[in-house]
Amino acid sequence: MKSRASAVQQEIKQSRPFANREQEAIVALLRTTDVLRRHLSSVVDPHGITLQQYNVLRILRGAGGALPTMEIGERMIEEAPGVTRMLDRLEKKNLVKRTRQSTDRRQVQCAITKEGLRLVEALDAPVNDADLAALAGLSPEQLDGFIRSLDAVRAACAA
Amino acid sequence: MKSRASAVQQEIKQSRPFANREQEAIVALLRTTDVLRRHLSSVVDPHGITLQQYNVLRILRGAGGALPTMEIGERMIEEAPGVTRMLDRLEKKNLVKRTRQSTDRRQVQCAITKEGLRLVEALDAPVNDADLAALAGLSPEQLDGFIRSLDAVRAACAA
DNA sequence: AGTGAATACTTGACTAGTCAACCATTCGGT
DNA sequence: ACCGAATGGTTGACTAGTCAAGTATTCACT
Repeated sequence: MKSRASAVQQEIKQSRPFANREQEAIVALLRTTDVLRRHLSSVVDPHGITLQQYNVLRILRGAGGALPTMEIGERMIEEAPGVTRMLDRLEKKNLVKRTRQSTDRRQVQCAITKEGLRLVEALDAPVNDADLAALAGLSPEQLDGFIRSLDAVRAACAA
Repeated sequence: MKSRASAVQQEIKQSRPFANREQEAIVALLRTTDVLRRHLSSVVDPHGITLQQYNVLRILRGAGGALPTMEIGERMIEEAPGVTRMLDRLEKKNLVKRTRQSTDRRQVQCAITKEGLRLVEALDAPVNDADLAALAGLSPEQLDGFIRSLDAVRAACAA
């Protein structure tokens, strides 16, 4: 066991082993998310939408109503400029509608359209299937531990 | 416990709870990597280099010698065009040197320069510190389980 | 009421990643 | 030796994310 190269190390074909277990975990985390993103994209892309666009639409649906641009940015952990341009693209596809609010004319209220809603709903099942498939290798206990670990990493990075 | 909203759910302020534990794990994974990437970028960026550029330099150092463009792409899990342009930028900064090989004139051999090597070495300690900090909240056993889980997810997505 | 700071975006310029199309070189089979 | 296919890369066009700078509106305070 000790002598066998780890899964990640084989994948990156690095000659020297990892200096420590933490470094290995970081590389594994970055690579895994890369692979997962591709996995999910392959489900969403055929519907004429990108994974990020799907993500925004799901946020808007989950919000239950309109959200200002910056609020969307906070939920996506993304700066405002990126959100503005995402919304530009979504509006061009008629999946989102933007209106300036009269109470505070600085804000732009963003809402998902019926067409957008229909699209997200059509993707619910296939995306959930893909989620399940990605985690099929983990037992319920492993899954719990996994989520806890991720929470801990997020907390540590934020600190 | 059952009644309290999960960490991720609070963060995204979604009104409805996750349909299942797997969905929660997927969102947690995507968000965690996002946060981690920012965390690491903040260490690397001040040295005038991006996280991806650092990644390429580390691959080249780890290889011990020159690598053809496509080989770099495989280790980064990235398509060739992106790699070509990355190398363009790195070459402009004199951190990488490219030469066409005489044995197979289609290939472009890429090697890290002395300047590049010096830069990566200067980043070794701070990056390792950041890695350790990000995972400081996990016990050694948790860390092992975490890596195993990531390996399993990667395997499932590849399948 | 009036000015200066804060808020909510928007725009420009750049890094990065993807797909499709393209060129050059090499390989395989006859 | 030669022609078609495969390999290795580059270029163009697009999505996406970041920072810096700009605009419009609102707030806070005298």
